[in-house]
Amino acid sequence: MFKAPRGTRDILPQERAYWRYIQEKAGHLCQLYGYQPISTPVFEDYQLFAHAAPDGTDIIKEMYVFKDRSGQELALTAEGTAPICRAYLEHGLFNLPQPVKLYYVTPAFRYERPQAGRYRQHHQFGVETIGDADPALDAEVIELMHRFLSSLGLSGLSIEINSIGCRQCQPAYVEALKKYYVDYKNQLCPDCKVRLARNPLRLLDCKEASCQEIIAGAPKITDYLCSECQTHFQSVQKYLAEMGIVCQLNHRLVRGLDYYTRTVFEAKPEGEGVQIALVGGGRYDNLIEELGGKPTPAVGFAAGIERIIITLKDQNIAIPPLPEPVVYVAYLGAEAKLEAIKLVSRLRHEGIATIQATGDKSLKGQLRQANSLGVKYTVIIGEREMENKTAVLRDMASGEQKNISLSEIARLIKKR
RNA sequence: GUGAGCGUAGCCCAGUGGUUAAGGCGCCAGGUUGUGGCCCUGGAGAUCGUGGGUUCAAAUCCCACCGUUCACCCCA
Repeated sequence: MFKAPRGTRDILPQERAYWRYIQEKAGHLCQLYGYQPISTPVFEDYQLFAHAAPDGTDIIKEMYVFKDRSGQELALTAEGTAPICRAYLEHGLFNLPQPVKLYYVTPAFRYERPQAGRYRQHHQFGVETIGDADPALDAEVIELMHRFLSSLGLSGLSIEINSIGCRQCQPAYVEALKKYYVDYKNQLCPDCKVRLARNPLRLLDCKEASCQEIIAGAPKITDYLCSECQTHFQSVQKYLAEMGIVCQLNHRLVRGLDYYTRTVFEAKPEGEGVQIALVGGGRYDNLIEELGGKPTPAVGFAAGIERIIITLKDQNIAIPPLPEPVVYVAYLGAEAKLEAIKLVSRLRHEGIATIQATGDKSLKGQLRQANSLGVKYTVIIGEREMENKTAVLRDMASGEQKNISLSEIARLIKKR
């Protein structure tokens, strides 16, 4: 038997109700904030993602890379931002009034080892606002994220924020960090030894107990920001305070994608357990230039839909159920079946969600099915009704039923 | 890539060496000659993840593989 590939999952109707809920909230809010929908292909030129996340980054190692029949090297979408930037450049969206505000829902693929909230195919809802460096946009995006999560009914979320500087000031900090760490080189966990050499910022992120004390004494990036970055970050925080958004400053928040500059942020659910980020984002003022465009500032976030669903379930948040059919049409005998088929067709034409009985179940069996489908009405057509062109209309909640002419049924149901 | 736990029907699961592998949910049918939900009865549905080994005898013990879950790593 075939199975869905490792790390992928089928989304069955019951689960799909969560998706509908989330997508409706997301779409509504984006409209409210002036963000427009965009979709990009599931696969892109491999180099697009390679640009977005240079060498050592795990995201590169985890990409699904393949060659098509012409030999072109492609990759399944690994994250949402780079394709949006590509589309921004390709379609000359820089000619529109700036900033351009976009949102998307996309699958993302990473060859990882699956575990709770981590899949090889997951889905992201993301927003990007491109073409303006105003810190008000950082704040707007964070507020949008906050409103999105709380509109879903989630509670107890914490938003963490930090600034990781820009090309001017970050290198000085990295040097200071390295210098500080040299003294502790022998006490570091194996992972951190690698980090020190390859990606020092990530040292701050280590969860190893033995490294915690070292991290606590490490220099803070916010002390090394250039005056522009300093001002920018202060403005972001000021604007957020004005909006009433509570954020925690986390000096250790650095984030994985290399394209981030200045503001970075994450939203996490409460609880001691695993602190998986539901949403992560930040400013990326260099990415578009690195992809071949003019220097173009931008800021955005990506929310993990599967992780949000997990949290909705954890918090026992009731979501609207999928809509149920309204009418079930049962029949007795071959002649009645013909009449039933005609009626079902007519009801559907009238916009009434209808299920047609099939096979040769007993009336009892048909009503059982009608019941489990949750319909409001069952129409029964039998030999007796055939004689005078009527049908029985049964109200499933009350059990009341009456004989009505076949031609009247649609009108009667619509009336109620 | 590293470590740990778990694999018995569609789902939840009992069963730790010995007769036809138990139960619940769900499904199907019957309990009215044309009537659902509750109840009752019956039925279908399992090569006990796969392969190998130990044993007179394996779902049960051992090994390998596969799958899955969780953690690390990384990230949404």
